[in-house]
Amino acid sequence: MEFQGILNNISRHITLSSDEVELFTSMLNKKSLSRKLLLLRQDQLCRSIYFVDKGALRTYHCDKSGRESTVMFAVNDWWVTDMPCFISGQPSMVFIEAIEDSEIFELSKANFDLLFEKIPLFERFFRILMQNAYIREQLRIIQNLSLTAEERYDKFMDKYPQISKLVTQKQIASYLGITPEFLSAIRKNKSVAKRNQ
Amino acid sequence: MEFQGILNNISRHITLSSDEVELFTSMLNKKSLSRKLLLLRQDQLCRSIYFVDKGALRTYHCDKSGRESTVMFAVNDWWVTDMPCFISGQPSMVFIEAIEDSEIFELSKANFDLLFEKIPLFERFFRILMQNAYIREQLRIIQNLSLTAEERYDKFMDKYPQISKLVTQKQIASYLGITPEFLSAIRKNKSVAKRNQ
DNA sequence: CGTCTATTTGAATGTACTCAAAAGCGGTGG
DNA sequence: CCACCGCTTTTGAGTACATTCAAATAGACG
Repeated sequence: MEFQGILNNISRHITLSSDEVELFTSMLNKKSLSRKLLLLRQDQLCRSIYFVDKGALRTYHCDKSGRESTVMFAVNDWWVTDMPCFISGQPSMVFIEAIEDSEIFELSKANFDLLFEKIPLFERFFRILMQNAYIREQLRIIQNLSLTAEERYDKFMDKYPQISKLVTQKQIASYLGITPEFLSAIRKNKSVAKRNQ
Repeated sequence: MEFQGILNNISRHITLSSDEVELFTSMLNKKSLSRKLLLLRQDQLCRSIYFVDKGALRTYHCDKSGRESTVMFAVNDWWVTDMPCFISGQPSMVFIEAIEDSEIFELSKANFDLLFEKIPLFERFFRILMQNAYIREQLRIIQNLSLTAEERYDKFMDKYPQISKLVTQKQIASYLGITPEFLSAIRKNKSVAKRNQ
């Protein structure tokens, strides 16, 4: 059924009554995105949070000189938005782009707020979601501060094997904070080292 | 009154009845830390979350070669813990150290869990807390990926003027992910540039 | 098939690090 | 109150990691 993925995601942390399921799903707006479509542009307002049902999205920041930094990849069963902008209403610092044909559910900020009012149990769900997001980001910061580019690449490939098959090297490089050329050099090093072992 | 600071912090997001205040404060354990005392050691278990009432703490990771990376500074009115370890029970990746004589409130993991059971409203409070923490960390990641060391230093001084007066340059450098020597060079550059303008 | 983008390669460059030593600063004990 | 100790900060030389730029090659898509 249509909402199976998202309801399953939610049931990992909270249990809803059928009325609550009804109310929640009525707040969702299903969207189909084709590859390369931009769901959000930098400097625009981000008024929704999204659940990826199928496909994959990428969130990236573009600095003044045009250099991209990938903030996150979101594959199915992930929630994604530009949280700073979604919460505070300031202009977005990121683009959100479909990197595959995708099916997503959109929950508007108004419905997000209403959801907490109508079903306070969702506070728990999003508390856990935010908590996990915070934990992930903090580990990433520690790794960015204490590991070399090559070590970060290894960890990334270990942690997200499915994502690594989906995205280009250029995108991985921008997630790691290095240039595509340097990632290419790292990979070359590895294959030489492997051959000589 | 003893709990004024922490209750004030909580009332920014939720409103408690006097019974709830009573229950909540009964779960807290007040601690006084003298400067340089370690509240948590890396590789140990982190069984509590802390609220800084007075003073200042620093959270830092130590890699295999002994290099420190500061994860966060927590001054008064901040909550701090090693979230990955507090939530999942795995060994800690960080030290938490008092950088001044400090007064803190400790909330144990058991009471943290109990709190949600007894006063579900706290789900909302911590949802917002985690949300803000996530937002902060994500902005930090974007900045670490897209800005030079000097730009990161400027942003840090702008964003946390009170912290910058409290901590050593070495600690700031380890927060920015650079060596103390290089931070010193950046500062020298600045003072030269300023003199010539 | 042609076009566009991703990836690789290499040379030159720049940013940030290491190591060592000197200078500065704060706290503590005599 | 001053002298000393330990730690932080500065300085400088040499080095390493990562970038830039340009060009060639490879792959993907229409």
